Amino acid sequence: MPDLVYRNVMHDIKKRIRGGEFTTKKLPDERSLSESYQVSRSTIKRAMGVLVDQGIIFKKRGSGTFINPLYLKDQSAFRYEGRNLGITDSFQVNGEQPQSRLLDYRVVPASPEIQQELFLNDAEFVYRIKRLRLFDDQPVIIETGYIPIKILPALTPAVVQSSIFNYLQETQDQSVTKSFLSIRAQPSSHEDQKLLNLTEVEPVGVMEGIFFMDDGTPFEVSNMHLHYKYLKYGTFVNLDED
Amino acid sequence: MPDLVYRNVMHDIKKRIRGGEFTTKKLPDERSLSESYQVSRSTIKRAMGVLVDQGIIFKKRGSGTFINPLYLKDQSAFRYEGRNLGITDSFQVNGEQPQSRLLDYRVVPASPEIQQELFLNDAEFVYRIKRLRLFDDQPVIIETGYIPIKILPALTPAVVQSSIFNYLQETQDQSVTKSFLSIRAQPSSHEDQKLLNLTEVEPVGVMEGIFFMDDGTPFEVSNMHLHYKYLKYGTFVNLDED
DNA sequence: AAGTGGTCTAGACCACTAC
DNA sequence: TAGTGGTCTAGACCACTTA
Repeated sequence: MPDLVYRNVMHDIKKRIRGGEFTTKKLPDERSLSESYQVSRSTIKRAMGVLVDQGIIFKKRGSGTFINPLYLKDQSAFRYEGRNLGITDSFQVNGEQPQSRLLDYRVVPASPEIQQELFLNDAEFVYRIKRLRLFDDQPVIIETGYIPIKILPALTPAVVQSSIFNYLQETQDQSVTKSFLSIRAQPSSHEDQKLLNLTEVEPVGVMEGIFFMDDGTPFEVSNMHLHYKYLKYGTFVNLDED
Repeated sequence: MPDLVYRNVMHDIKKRIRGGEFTTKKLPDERSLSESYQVSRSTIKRAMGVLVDQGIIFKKRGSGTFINPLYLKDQSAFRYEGRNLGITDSFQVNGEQPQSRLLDYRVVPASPEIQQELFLNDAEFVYRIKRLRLFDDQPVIIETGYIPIKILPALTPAVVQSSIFNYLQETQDQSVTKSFLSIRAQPSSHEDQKLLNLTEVEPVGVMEGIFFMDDGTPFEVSNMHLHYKYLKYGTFVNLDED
């Protein structure tokens, strides 16, 4: 990442908060920070804005800026467990890379629904990639992904076994940072039970996602069935600005 | 809401996008918009930034700003179904107000966990409010909420039956726009099955939330068991700025 | 080379809170 | 009344894309 000023300020303030520097839970006012960091007040505001979005601080007009007490108590809650879930391919649990077993790999015509979601024409084809992901030798996710062949014409099963997102990054210098996600739950099917070692009263979490490249092109539609014990989506929700 | 310039611009651009005005999927450049709206370029950037956060447009440095094709195809995906779920109390489904059946209402000492989450001391008390929420006479959610008595010392069962958030708004001019949410799934318990009319293979969604007032004070901890057919959390995820 | 978005600045003025 | 965050401006300069 480039060396942006507001980013540096943001990280520094975060570090100072974690270091327990502001025992009153109150941050210095924006004009002082502007002075001490030798940057404009706008830049301070931008840095602070990121921390507000992350739920780490609260601003109160007229009184000042305050640290979310929970951030000091339990920083793990701020880790956005859901974030890693967003990018299925760069999944990590406790820093461990998942294994992947390829269940199916084929090229098929895009169904009307997939056409709409990936913005394809009638005659276009997609890879249909079905994988079982395992952590610690435990099967955790059944994932079915659809990717337009025109985006990755040279995709191979070998690449699919490792990381499609890395491959995209390397071959096209594009990353995937945006997605729509929806999450729900349902009883497990026979296939779910068999692949994920579930009993019939144990459910699966269903995550469906559309992933976009930096330029807005839809890159992949993905449907995931997760072992319910591994589904945990956590997020900070801010209803301002709506 | 006040009549902020960037907000007006944001809404106007959104309206123009929905109206199909930009058939090329490309928006005018920022300097032109600045000119035509007679506002500064910074204000345009701010308005556009909101739309980027909502997943409605994508910016591409050097080329321009483009509409997310999915926004035109399927605006419902952009509705953040999860948003309403965030504020359990102002829940709506198809614009319908939920009914609420009070299952339990008492004042108890805050457990260590609740103390931590609501930032309370050892000797403090909380309301423990257990409600069953129904839509269309269908039981949908079992909710157990914990609220510090010191925040709402005059709370009554009558208020609880209607809307606690409205009550907070009226009595203290505070709203609740921020929360931590976590979502998971699990098999239904006997109580779940009985109250939500589930069979034993049907699961519940579990949403846990900590809700904050505008000034950052934790207001409520809530644990919800949702009928799995009504759990659908959708959101736009942007992994920039991390 | 021209066009477009990104970053950053310096400062004016407003709105709210606390005293 | 003093202090604090919010909004908005006008403009400089940079980085990237496209031709």
